[in-house]
Amino acid sequence: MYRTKTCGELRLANVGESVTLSGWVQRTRKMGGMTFVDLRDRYGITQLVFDEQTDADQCERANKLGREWVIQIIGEVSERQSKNKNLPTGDIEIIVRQLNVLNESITPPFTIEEQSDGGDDLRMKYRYLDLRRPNVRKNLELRHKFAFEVRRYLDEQGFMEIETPVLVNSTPEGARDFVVPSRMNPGQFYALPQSPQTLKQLLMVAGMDRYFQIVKCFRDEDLRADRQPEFTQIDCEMSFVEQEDILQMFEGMSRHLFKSILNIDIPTLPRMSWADAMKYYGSDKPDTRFDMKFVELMDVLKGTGEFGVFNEAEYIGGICCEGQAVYTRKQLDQLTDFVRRPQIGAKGLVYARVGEDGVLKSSVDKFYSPEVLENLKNAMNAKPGDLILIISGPDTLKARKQLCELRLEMGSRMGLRPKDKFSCLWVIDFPMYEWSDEEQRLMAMHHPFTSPKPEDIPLLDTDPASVRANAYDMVINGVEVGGGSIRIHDAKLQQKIFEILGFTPEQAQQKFGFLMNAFKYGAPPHGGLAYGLDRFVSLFAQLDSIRDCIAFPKNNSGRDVMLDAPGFIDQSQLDELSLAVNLPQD
RNA sequence: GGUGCGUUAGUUCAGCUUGGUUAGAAUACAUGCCUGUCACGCAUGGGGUCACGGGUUCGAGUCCCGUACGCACCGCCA
Repeated sequence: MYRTKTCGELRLANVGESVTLSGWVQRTRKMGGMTFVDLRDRYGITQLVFDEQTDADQCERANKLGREWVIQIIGEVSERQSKNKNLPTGDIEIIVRQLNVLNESITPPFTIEEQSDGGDDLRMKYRYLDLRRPNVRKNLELRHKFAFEVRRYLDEQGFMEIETPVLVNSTPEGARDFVVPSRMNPGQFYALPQSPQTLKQLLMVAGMDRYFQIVKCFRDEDLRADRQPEFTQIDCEMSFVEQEDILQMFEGMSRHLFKSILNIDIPTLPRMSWADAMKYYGSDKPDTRFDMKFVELMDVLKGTGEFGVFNEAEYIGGICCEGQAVYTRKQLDQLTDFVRRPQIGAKGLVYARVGEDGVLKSSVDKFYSPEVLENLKNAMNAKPGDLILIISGPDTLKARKQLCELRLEMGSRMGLRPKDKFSCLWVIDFPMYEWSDEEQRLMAMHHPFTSPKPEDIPLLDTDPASVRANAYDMVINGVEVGGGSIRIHDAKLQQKIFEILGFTPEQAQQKFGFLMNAFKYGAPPHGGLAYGLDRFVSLFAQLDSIRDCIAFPKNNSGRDVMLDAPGFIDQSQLDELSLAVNLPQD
């Protein structure tokens, strides 16, 4: 038997027991006549002692142990003379009687401790060593618990987990597909699903009523800290439901997850229309951990003074940063540089400090009368000591995005975005469509299967861009953790939506005929949503990147540096697949 | 496709602003000492293609250009 106990479970109550432990050598401390060894496994660390109570040759071998050697020991649990309060097992130690080396280890390339000295790149190359570190392991444990509680809740609500195929068809719209060549069908390709969207709708047609799946999805797009080419969704669909039913069901799931995993009681989720989210936060995923809402200043500042920039603006908006009038000129210049970075792209930043005397001092004082400045102060509801920051521009959407970035930056600087505080909400009433400059056509904002609000259906013919959808996102701390919609279940309406998106009836039939045909056989009203499991878990674990809760993530370039994937394949494999590789010459 | 930052010992970094003797620190590693350590301590030692290529210069880790790789972001991600 390799072990009778783990390295994390022995306590004072076990003193006197004879135990067998196995694990990795975390560290050895040689004191001359005695040697301490920290033995580590998934469950914790237990201190081993080799001293005069141990045979001399065993002590000799203990002195030769290196980091990460795998050993087994037999010994007695003993109360420590000097206890370690930082360790759950710190009251006891094992007086070793026998040491067996199960496997030696070469010196690891970085230290395997709570705080590693290894950089990200190196840790990913040796991820199997990185995963031995307790804080990385804890993220995977949390992820397991999270998925487990999702299944527990949904099972209790009558949901069935059903697997859908991973080899499916390429679809127009949406992200680039990963494709897989078919050997038995030369020249043809499967695609990996971007989500099981249409399949789960077919399960509703099939009468499954309540479906879910914790499922890998694939999108061949550039990566980010919160985006991997393969990621995990909690994919859900329900029949005979309206939007309200879905919001209630999944607000309940979130409440269950917060309670069971973090022991946090979350309040009823506020609901914000997409239009309000854009107006007050400049984003469809507002971080509501702090207020600092946008105030529109067109009435106050456009045409009321000689400042040309404002007079030509389509949008002027400001935020009020409480108590930040102490910002120096240098700090304000820094902020100006921040918003002028190409990624944000503002032309400039106007600021105004409210003095302790209540008088506004701004960078545009000379253009405006004291009355206008007083109006500005009142509009912003600014108090003495506050700092007002104003962004303007010729494009409302862009200016709002810039102000959004500035708001988040100020929120971070003011310490208003702590990771252990959670603010959840629903964003609802998304538009059906958004205009694509690149493709010069309307694109589905959510996806083409989303139903329009019934009262907006007449607008489909007259003003499709103003049609609102039965679509909703769950947002936590400025992160879109999930989203969904009530789907179209009527073949004719689905056909019309495809037309508006620019599909000919033939194209629609070719790409989505299977769905529209299914709808002709009695499709129930249905809807659902999908959560990004990686993002949700990252929030719970307070991580900077979803990579930290994925066992073997891809790097920035979509590579697995441990496997060195992707890689080239043999000519014989290419031949078998009827493929020729055509690399660019340079 | 684009922007920014980075690449120096096994590892994490300093050195670059202002080019000039033998490129440093910490940690890890090795050896020795040490009987209550737990970030043990002390002593000694080994360890460098300064990412790669080109340029400027009497002279480049340091300045310039390019390439590769890494990270963050923009575009993209229904």
